[in-house]
Amino acid sequence: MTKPPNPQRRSQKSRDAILTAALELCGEEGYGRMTIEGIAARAGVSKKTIYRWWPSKGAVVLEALHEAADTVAPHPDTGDFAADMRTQMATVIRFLSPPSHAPLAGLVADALRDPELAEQMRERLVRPRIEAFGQRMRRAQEQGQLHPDADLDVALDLFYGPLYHRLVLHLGLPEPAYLDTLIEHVIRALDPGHGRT
Amino acid sequence: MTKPPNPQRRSQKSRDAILTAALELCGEEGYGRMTIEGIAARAGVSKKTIYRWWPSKGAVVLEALHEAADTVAPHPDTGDFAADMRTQMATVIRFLSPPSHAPLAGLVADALRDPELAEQMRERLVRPRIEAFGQRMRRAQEQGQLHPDADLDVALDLFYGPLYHRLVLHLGLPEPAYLDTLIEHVIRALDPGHGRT
DNA sequence: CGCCAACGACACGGCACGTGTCGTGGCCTT
DNA sequence: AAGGCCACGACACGTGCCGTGTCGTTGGCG
Repeated sequence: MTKPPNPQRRSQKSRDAILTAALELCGEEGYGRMTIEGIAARAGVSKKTIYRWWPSKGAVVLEALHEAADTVAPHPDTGDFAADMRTQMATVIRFLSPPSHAPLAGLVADALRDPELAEQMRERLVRPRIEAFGQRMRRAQEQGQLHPDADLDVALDLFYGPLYHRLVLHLGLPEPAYLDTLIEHVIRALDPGHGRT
Repeated sequence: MTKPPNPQRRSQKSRDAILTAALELCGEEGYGRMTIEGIAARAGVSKKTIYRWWPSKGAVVLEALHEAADTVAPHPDTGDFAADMRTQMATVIRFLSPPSHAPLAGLVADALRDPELAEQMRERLVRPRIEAFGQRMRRAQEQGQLHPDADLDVALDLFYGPLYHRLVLHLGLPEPAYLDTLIEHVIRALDPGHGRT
C-alpha cells in the first residue's frame, strides 16, 4: 500500500522532540486528553511526521517509555533478596502512582483495546523486565535465599500481581509496611518444604 | 445547572433497551469501537435519553454489568475452601477472557482515565465482591481450612492479583492446572506457622 | 382528565482523527 | 560541486463521534 519510509533518512531531532513532547504532555494534561495534534504542535513537527513513523498515540508513548525506562527500575543485587525486591517494587509502585503514573496507565488502557499495541507493549516493555526478574530470582536461589524449586511464573504472579490488581481496580497501591508483609508472604509461598524435614 | 430529571417518570423500557444494546454491541464490535450513537440506534432511543441518565459510555456499561453480574460469580461454599476458590476464580477468568471480556476490560480501560468512573466501578462492582470474598474467607477460617490469622487484604491480593496482572500485561490467563498451583501457593502463604512449632 | 416532564427525531458546532498535497531543504551519490 | 531523492513542515480536507439544543409527541402521575 503506502511505501514504508527509509529509516536512514529519518530526522533524529524530530523523533526526539516527539517522544519528549509526548511524555511532557502526558504528565501535564493526562494521557487521555493528550492528542496527536497536541504532540505535533508541542514538538514543532507536522502531524504527518508522527503518522509516518507511528500508528497511534499509544505507540509513541510506548517508544518514549521504552527509551526512558531503560535506566529505571533495575533489579539491585545487594545479596539480600527480600530487601532487593522491596527496593525494586517500591520503584515500580512509584511509576504506577500519581503523579507519574499517567504514561504507563494510559498505555495499559489503550493496550486493552488495541491487540497490536498490546503485543508491542508485552514484547518491548514487559518481557525484558520479566527476564530481569527471572535472573535476579535465580541468583537468590543459588544463594539459598529462595527455595530452589520455586516456580518463576508463580513468583512473578505473586510479587507483581497485587500491584496491577490494585492499580486497575483502584484500590490504592501498597504502603511500604504492607509491601513488606506482602513480600514476606510470597517468599513463604515459594517454599514448598515449609520448614519440616 | 441542568435540573436533574425526575426518576419516577423514567421509561423503564428505554433503560432496559439501552443496557441490553450496550452489552450486545460491546460483544459484537468491541468496547472501543462501540459509540453512544450506536447504542442509541440499536436501542431505538434518542441520544439525548442516554445523556440524560448517564454521563459516559463507561457509566452505561458499568450499570449494565452491575445488573448482569449480580447473579454470576458467586462464592460457593461446599465446605472445601480451595475447591471453592478454584470454582470461583475460574468463573472470573471466564469473564476476563475472550470472547466475553470486552465489557469488563473496556470498563477497566476507561476507568484508568476517568476518576469518577473509577470510583463508581470500585464502589458498585468491586467492593461488593471483595465483601463476598471476605465472608467466604472468614468461614474457611472458622472451619479450620485457613489459618485464623490470615490477612484478608493479603489474601485478596494474592488470589486475584495474578489474574489482573496477567490481564493488563497480556500474559495470558491461568489454565486450570496452573490455577491449582497458584491457589496452593497462596493458601500456604497465608499460614504463618506453616508446620514449624 | 389535564398537566408536564421524559421521550424520539433531528440539526448543530466542535474537535480530533487520519490522509492528501505541496514546496522546502538536507543528505547521499557521482 | 551539482543534482536528485525523499523526509520534512505547512496546511487543507473529509469523516465520525461528541455533547447540546430545539421541537413536537406521548405516556404516566396526581
